[in-house]
Amino acid sequence: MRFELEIASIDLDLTLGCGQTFRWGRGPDGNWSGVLDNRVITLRQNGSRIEGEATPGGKGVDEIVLEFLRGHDDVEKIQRKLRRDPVIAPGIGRMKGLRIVKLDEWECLISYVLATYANIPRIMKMVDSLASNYGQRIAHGKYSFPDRIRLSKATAKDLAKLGLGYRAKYIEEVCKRMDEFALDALTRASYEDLRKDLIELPGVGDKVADCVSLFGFGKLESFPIDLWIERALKRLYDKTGTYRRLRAFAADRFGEYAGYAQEYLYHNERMRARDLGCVFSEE
DNA sequence: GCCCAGGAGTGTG
DNA sequence: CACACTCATGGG
Repeated sequence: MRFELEIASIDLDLTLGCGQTFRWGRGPDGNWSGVLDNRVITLRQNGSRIEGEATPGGKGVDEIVLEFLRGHDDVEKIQRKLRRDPVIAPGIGRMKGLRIVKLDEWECLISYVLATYANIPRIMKMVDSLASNYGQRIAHGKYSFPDRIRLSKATAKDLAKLGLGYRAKYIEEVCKRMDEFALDALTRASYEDLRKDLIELPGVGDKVADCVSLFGFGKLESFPIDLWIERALKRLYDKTGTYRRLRAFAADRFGEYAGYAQEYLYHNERMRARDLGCVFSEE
């Protein structure tokens, strides 16, 4: 079925292609496709309109897509607040189309455990491998991401064969420790409590906990610090040190929308490295 | 072949 | 608490 919706100031290519999500790909026709709620969704942009198709099922595709793309975020307001930071203020307007994405909690947790010390193409391959081996087939070559029950059927040895490396045993263990109530309880926790609980899981440290908080549970104050962010903080703010220290710096500097600031900095730093343009620069 | 990757776990000072 | 080392492997 077809659908369309209106989202102010969104850049679909930027939002889906900047490495927040690992299950969305852009076809040769320029359309993006991925899976939400056990349905294959195809998206394309037409100005401020997002239009697309979805395989049948469930209810309200447009609501599902709107939530996924965080269409309710008031980017104007967010940027107005972040503009108080003089370093990102000059270029922040050009980041307006980059929205944080709202991923499924479980899929996000597993994906970011896999993401440790791997590059994005490889992460996409690993996540896709879990889906095609343990998920439900929806359409030609399209699978849902396996829920906890399905993924629990995989042993660490099975998973290692899929090329997950040392991450295989983490996935097995996370499946074992999470029950249906645990995940549900987390959705009602504050960011600090959520983070503390996530970090108890094997394979989940500071950075993964913050990514899952931000992209999976929608905690916009979360500021994940990976190698790119570390470089950006060093280059733009001359700030270095432990995760703790950098995290405190970001919380103080960016406050309740630190997650958006993080994504801006992340994308900017990567584009800079590829010499594809950079809107935040020293001085 | 080489270097690097949206790090985490463990042990040590 | 802060650092050093190890982990398993593929992508560019």
